[in-house]
Amino acid sequence: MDLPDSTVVHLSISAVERDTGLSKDTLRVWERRYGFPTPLRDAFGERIYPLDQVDRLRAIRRLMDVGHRPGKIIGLDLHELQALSDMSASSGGNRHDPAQDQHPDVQFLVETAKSHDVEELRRQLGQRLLRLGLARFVTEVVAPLTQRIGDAWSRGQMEIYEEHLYTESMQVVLRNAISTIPQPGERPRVLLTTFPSEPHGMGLLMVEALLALEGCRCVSLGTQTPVWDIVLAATSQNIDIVALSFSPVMNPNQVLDGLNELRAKLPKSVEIWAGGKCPVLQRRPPADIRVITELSDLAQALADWRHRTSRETVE
Amino acid sequence: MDLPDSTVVHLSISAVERDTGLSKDTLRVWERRYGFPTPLRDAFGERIYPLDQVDRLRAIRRLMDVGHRPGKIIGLDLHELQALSDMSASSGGNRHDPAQDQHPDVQFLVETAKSHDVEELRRQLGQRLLRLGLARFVTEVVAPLTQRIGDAWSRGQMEIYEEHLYTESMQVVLRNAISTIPQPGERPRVLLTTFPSEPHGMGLLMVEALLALEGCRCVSLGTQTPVWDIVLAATSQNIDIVALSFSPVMNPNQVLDGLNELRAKLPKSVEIWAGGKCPVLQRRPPADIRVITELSDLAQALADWRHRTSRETVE
DNA sequence: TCAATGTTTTGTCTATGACAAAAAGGGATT
DNA sequence: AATCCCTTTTTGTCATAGACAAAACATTGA
Repeated sequence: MDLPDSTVVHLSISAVERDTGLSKDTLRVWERRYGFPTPLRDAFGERIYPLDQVDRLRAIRRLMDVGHRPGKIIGLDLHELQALSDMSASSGGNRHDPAQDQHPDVQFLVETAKSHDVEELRRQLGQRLLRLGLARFVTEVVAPLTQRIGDAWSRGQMEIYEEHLYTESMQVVLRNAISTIPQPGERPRVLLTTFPSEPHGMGLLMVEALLALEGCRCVSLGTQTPVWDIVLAATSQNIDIVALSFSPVMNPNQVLDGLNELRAKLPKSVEIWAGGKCPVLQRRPPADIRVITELSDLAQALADWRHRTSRETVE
Repeated sequence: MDLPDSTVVHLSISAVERDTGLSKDTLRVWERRYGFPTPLRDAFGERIYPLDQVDRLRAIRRLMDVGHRPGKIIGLDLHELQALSDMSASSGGNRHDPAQDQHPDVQFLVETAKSHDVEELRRQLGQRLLRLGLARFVTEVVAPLTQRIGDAWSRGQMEIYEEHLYTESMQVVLRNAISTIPQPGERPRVLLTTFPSEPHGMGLLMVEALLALEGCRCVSLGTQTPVWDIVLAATSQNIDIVALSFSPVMNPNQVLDGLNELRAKLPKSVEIWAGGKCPVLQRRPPADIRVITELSDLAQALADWRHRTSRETVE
């Protein structure tokens, strides 16, 4: 009754691009090559995609982010795609990640997040923050929990809005904690941000918390800063280290292009640290850039920087 | 030396799309139609855009956001574009806005923001928050200041990173303030978020602050929630009002399409409030949706809701 | 001054062809 | 087995050019 057919059960190609992250070019070329999707046409010959095809496209997209190739999975129906999701999550690409077992508590928090009781979630998080202290809270709760949530989402076990609710709650907790850290030291001055196509800011908050605790001066630009503005900010803020965060869903090309462009435009005295669970960073790390896969490596990277810097000052 | 010609002084069409926000289709059709831009071609026949053309494109894009049309301004060089920026900001489209004169203090804060001294800015903001209280701080400082900053940015008087620095600082101050509001009442339950193409979250924070002060229970999803997930969230969170924030740069189509789609999918008992300085909202406001242009209208809207609801309960 | 109507402007869509970069497959060598 | 190199397949993105609807503008009439 309140769902007029023409507007709701069909989406235009640009709506599908927005909802699935597959470019219009890709959508068209798949149709031509693989015979899927098979959108209908509206009165004026433009593609209109039925919702169930969009769901299938989304599932395919998720599997591609985990390493599957479109040609192999594009023929599968929604059920088969889902089955594949479950498989590759438990046994497939992911090798055993100890962080998740060490704290079965994480599982409990995931369920709290899915319970839609925002206040309870926030209470539980705050409690753990107090119990563990900020540093351990970040490495032992926030990081594994965020990864679990992202994982659950990518397997279609979690709605986007549930992920948003979690992110918002955690941000509140983390930002509050960060603002209680006493005014830290002077160096290094670290600029925190992400590239324009990366909207996830949780990684930045985690890193800011850890670095601030270690006495760094953090300047966060939030998410999605164009490369050229990162350069401008680094210069005007007298930055020592530019720290960038990447989530697994980022386009590998954009990661590498952006990092190379940034490296070329930034003075050599400014270091670039790239963190996050982004496959391409591990497989083809660019030269002259420090890749930090695990939060636990952050302290080491900082120690290295301090060592290097003190030596250079002496010389 | 560290700027190899091929990589840095020319950008690919996708890089230009990312940097200017103009779609590839648009870039190609402008070239065909207006004779600008005039990208060179690389060894393989693909467009490569010189940096100065990209700058011009960016300036054109900014002017378009303020209401100019591409055909009229695409022939102008960078100087003329800049001159036009200055004009249209001071006398052109904007009619006299009293809010900006009432508080010349806002001008001082803009300059503080441009000074790149983040700590000083945060100090100044915190001071005003204490002096005015949260409600007045939001309406008399945050709102006009944010508008001024956005305005300055659209005129090219402010770099993106400067805007990011400001936004981040203000967010810290606002979030801190919000978290000190004592646990508010039960109704209405308000869901706060933006559409997927709207990344600005400051409006949400302002509204959250004001509504929380008025005893509403606010649930924020952060920015960029797909329409369908807004519906899911509203249902699972037992929401009375969905409040959406729109900035002036949002595509009018997406605003109206999204609102209509949302209205159709949401139970009629759930109200939709659309706020923000988005031209299309004032010019063609959709039916069944409450448009709130000024923050000062928010209290009235809330009073109306409470009145309406209490009456319905009585009947 | 405002509403209705005609005319431009402008973004997005369509179609198909082409190629480079990434990934996979298949030996041969350590 | 694991590592390297080479060939083949896969896959995303770019190019061209034509078309039209929706938005914006201009003009008319009340």
